Amino acid sequence: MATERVDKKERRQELLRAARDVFARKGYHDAKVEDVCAAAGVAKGTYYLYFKDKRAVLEELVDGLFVRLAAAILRVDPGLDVPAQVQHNIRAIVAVFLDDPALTRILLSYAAGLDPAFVKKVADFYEVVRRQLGDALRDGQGLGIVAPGDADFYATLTLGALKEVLLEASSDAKPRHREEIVGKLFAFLESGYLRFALEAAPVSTPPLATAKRGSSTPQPPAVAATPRPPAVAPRKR
Amino acid sequence: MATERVDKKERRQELLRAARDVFARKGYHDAKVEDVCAAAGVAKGTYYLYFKDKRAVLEELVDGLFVRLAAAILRVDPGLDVPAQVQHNIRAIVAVFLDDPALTRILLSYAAGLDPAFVKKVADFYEVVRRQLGDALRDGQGLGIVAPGDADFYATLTLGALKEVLLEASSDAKPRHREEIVGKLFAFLESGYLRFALEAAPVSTPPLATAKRGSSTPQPPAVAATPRPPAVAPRKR
DNA sequence: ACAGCGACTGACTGATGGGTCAGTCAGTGC
DNA sequence: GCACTGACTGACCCATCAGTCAGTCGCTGT
Repeated sequence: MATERVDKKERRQELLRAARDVFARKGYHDAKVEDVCAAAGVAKGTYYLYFKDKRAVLEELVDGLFVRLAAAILRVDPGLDVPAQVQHNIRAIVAVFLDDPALTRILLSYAAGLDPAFVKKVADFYEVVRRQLGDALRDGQGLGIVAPGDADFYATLTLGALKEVLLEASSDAKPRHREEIVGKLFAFLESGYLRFALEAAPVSTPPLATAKRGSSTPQPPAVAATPRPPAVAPRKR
Repeated sequence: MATERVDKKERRQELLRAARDVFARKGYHDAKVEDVCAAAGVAKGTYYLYFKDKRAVLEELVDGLFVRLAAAILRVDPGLDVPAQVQHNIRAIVAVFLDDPALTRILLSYAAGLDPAFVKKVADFYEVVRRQLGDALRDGQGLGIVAPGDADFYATLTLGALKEVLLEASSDAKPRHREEIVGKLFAFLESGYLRFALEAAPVSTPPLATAKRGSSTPQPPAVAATPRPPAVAPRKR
């Protein structure tokens, strides 16, 4: 095959790009190194001149995204316009992901299925984000900007919602505009969407016992009816 | 090896349980059929007396969960106490997942990395759920129970938040009680958590406009801060 | 006692795909 | 035109497993 000689840097970029696209399309596991090479128009041996092994490309791709993310998020200064800063951060995160939909899909849907070390790396990253968000929310509670309640729980919910939206938005079929995402997500965090106007906490005995235990192993007794935790003060107007 | 002879049904269950645990621990791809057999105390050949191939167990596990889920969710009757029904559904879903934390982790974190057919099956399931939830939310909007706005977007957000919470709750380290999850999730859907006190937003100017437009394209006016609709849903004992 | 059944076994095989390396060849300097 | 470099190639090697099957063994009914 008559592959053009190109700059080393360029070849490396080409392989990275090819790997990203192939991984996004077939998933990391199903993507063969040969597929990546084919996409880059290069023989297999060449791949190993640039990357130590199969995992190395993925690692480099993901690390790059992490770095961009970390750079994009700004620490909120309580002295300034907080809502604007929050929105800025949401916007920055959305932008980083949607600037590279293929990579987004790799990270958000195909990340698993690799060796434990890599899975752990990704999990750790999310954990850090979750914790930081939790801290930020606690700060916000101090400032009266965030509703009282379990800040870590809020962080988890937010992270999950964000992941899902970004994953959906990164799929070719959904051309949701990023500014739309930012606005709607912000609105959601601000006021949810249920409008029940129900105040006091209800129901001490959930109608739950119905759930049949289809499962195999012995499981701890179903739902012990817990006393409702102090409802997250819904402070409606 | 002197494996006891047991009832066929029982052996099958044992293999299912073993597979579930091994998959949850190592991920589907890294789990070898031999690992499953070892966990079940059985030789590899035996596995193939009960399941056609490696995927078959996973499929059966996941199908089972889907069935349990479908059975648990009740169609909301607008004539009855809607909030209670919504809460019941949330509770039912949470219960199905948390009754089987290992399976939850398989579905929510290790599902990818398999062959396209299976990934598609899972994706389709979520898509159905998402769509149903979207429809339900649109119904709710008709009843004034759900805020106006993009119901599909709400559905995606909700699904993502739910997945994340369940995944976290299914990890051994976090003994979050399920009734706590139900309550807090419900509260979140009801009123979010940001409290920027930009209250009586004149419908025309969404609170978002304040933020500097750092991003790319202009956007149609996002979600208007809707005046809360007259509470249709009556009391709750 | 013994034949028959069928659950169970585990050594084996075949395919797959990550990783290697001896060899090719275009360019470059002299 | 010749020696040299180093980017590139792809046939090959080999570890890993999913899946098979000929054979074992214990139970059951007669």
